[in-house]
Amino acid sequence: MHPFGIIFLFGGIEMLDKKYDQNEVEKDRYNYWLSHHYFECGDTSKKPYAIVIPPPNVTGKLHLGHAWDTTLQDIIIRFKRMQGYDCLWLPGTDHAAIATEAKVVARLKEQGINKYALGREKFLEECFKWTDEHKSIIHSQWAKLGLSVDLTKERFTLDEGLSNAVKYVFVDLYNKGLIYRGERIINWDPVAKTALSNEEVIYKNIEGAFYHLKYYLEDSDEYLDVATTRPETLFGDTAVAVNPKDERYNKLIGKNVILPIVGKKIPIVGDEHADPSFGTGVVKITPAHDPNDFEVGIRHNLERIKVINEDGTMNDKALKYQGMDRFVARDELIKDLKKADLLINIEPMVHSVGHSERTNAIVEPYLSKQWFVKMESLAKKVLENQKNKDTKVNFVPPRFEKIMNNWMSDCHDWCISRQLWWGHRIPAWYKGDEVYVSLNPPEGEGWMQDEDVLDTWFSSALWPFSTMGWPDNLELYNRYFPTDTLVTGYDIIFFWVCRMTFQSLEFTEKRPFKHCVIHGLIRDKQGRKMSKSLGNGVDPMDMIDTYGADALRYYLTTSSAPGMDLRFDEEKLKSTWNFINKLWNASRFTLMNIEDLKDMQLNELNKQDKWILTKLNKTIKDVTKYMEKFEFNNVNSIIYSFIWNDFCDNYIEMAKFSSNSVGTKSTLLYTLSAILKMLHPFMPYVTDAIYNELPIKDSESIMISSYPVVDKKLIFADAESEVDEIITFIKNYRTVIKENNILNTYEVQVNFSEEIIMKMLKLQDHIINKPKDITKFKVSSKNYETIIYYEKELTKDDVLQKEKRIEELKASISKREALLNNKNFVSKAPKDLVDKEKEKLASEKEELKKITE
RNA sequence: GGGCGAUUAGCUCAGUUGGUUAGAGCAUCUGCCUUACAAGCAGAGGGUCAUAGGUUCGAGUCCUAUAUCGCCCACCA
Repeated sequence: MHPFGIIFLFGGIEMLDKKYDQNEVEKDRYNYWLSHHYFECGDTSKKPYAIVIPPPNVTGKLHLGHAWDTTLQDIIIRFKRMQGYDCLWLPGTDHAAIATEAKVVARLKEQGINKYALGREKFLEECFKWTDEHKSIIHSQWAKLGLSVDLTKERFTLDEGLSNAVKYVFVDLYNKGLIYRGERIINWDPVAKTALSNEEVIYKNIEGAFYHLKYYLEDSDEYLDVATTRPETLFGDTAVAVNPKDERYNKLIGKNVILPIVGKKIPIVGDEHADPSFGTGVVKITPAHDPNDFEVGIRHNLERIKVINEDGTMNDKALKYQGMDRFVARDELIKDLKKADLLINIEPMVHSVGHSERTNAIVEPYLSKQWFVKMESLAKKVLENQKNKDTKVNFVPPRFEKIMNNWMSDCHDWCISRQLWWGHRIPAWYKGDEVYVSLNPPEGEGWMQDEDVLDTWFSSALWPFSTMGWPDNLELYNRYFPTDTLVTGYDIIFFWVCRMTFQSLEFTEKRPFKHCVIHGLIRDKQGRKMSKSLGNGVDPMDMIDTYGADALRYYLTTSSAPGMDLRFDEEKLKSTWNFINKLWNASRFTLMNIEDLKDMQLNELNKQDKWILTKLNKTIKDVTKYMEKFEFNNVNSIIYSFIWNDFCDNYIEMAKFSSNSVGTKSTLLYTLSAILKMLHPFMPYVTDAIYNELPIKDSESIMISSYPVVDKKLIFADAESEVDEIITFIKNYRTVIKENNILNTYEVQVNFSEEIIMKMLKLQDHIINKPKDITKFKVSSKNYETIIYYEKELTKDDVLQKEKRIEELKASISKREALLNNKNFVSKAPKDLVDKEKEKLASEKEELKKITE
């Protein structure tokens, strides 16, 4: 029975189309796999292997970076599945708190609806609606890419089970004293009206200014030149600081200055924070609006005065500027300072200013009450664990471990509360000054739950184990955790990889994954990041429509060394398509010649058959090695040259002369079958389509076939070197014919009777027995020699070329002789290398002798 | 300021523990429709491996500086 219901699509054996058509090949195949449950895990007779997908945000469509990232995982999981593992590739999506909320707010706004007017319940309904829409887009994109995710295990970060895990972790960390609530300066996004973690702030250099203001000394005509980039915060100034070692100012410590415009007295304090070499050496202190000033404020017990509202407007402390946006207020204030002769000058400067990753608003350092995770002990566990080679997370390539370790050894407490509705609501209740933190609401009247939700990374940090039912239902967890491999880009190592690692160590006492495979970012052809504003983005789905998912997958995953960025180049994608077309046609040739093959017989082999089988086994060995090391670019270079050069250019050409032999037929099939299997993880569709046409195969689908293994019985060293030598001769021969413009009328005299050479070069038509007295060209290799006779005047070029070759040989010989006369080389270099050198020297001398005759 | 990466053919990139003629794809040049494939075949040209030192019998590869480009972290009153 044909395992695939669409035999007519591909036709019978001879009807494999002349040209590879990715649309025909890919159509319906994914649904076939799905309906046969090939993607599902659960065979407990096998060893488990698990990968959890980095859950994409439910905010939009997948981009090329996702295609790259998920294809890498699919390659690993398909490879492991074929190697006989019980593979779980767990898919899912992330609610992406702030990002999704921003999108939904924007969509509602288009409809003239305000989030607050709508209310929490209704708003969350809108968010879930949005989520469902985007989940289905993501599903169809996964399908188009051919990803073998186990959809029966799909999770979403807001699922009940995952939400329970989040609550459990929060409560537990709180009880351990590792989560606390405190008033701190946090990064405030005045557009989204929420706190951000440090990682969600993007610093950009913008044109700003250093405003030099006059802070008059109390009861004096003298003033301090205080330089600030944020004059509008002066309403919150509660001191100015100078460095105690700064001799210009240290005698002023303890005195007061008059705050401009406000007229209030504030002290001059001595603090290390003031850098005498920066600006004027005098710095105004605004504890409620600057993290450093906050620290200074603690040291000097200063009052914290907030002057800005949550939406970025000035509050009542800002006198007549109340209600103005902070930047409008800045301009107005500067005008007034100028009028009052309190402005010394404005010094333009470029400085970096934090922007919200999501809303792009300029972040306001803001004093507020938030929840934090205390990082020190958690981070320490990670650093300790990385020292243990049996339990550490192994990064690929290894240098990325440093990124995690650096972040872990210098990280600040993590602000986890977000003033949003979309997310996991913080399990804390308040009544007056009482705080109650628990999985369930407290008994009794008058308790109010915290309005805020948790940072989205708080839930994704638990992803590798919360998705497996932890902490309530441990069936999957016990079998598949810790996971084997995580694949992600280097840009989210500290957003996510670090956090998964410390949460996992803290709660499961295990690493979340054994290997962490890191890839780079996709850039455009000029090396720029792909972005909406540049309009240089490429939709992976368009590329699939044009070149097929197989070509896109293969191109993305084999075109760069691990961890390196990738410049997207459609030309290369095109040449990947050509490669698949080549595979397609080699398969076509094979199928045309093995139609009548009843069983595989690998015992009547000629030397060409033995040669390709030997090369194949070497290829299998190397490909497997690099697959295990996640070095897919190396897999490509091996398999590409094996297919194109060894199999197509050499073996198939030679096999045309023995295509009636069962040995050759069997070799063709055996080799093609192994090729398809090795390529299957990369190009699942086309390999499955061709595999289905094979007359003899070992399973109903290539997806569940077994990965090729080296077969020592099929390694023939003698045949390999013999045919290598034949190929070298053939190549030399063709080069001589080409370079000397020898037309078809030539005649040859040979010293051998190697049949395959005769056939490949069609020598029969040219053979003569007696030497002729016309121009001669000699072609030789180690075992074979031919003299070509051709009626032709030697041109100047021919003579020059010969002379050039003689010069080359002479130079090479003297270099090699010097090397071999070097006693150090002969005694210290490995013996086979020395022997090789001697051999080369001998053959060069031989060639020189022949050529000069 | 701290860290990481890159610099190799016209372009985009590989290059395993150092091994002596540095590879691939694309592009270029020459000749071929040789029935698996012209989206192909057969050939060819093209590189002082960023620079300067060093280690070594031997360096694209290891060490030390320098330059240029890019990224990350911290700071930026």
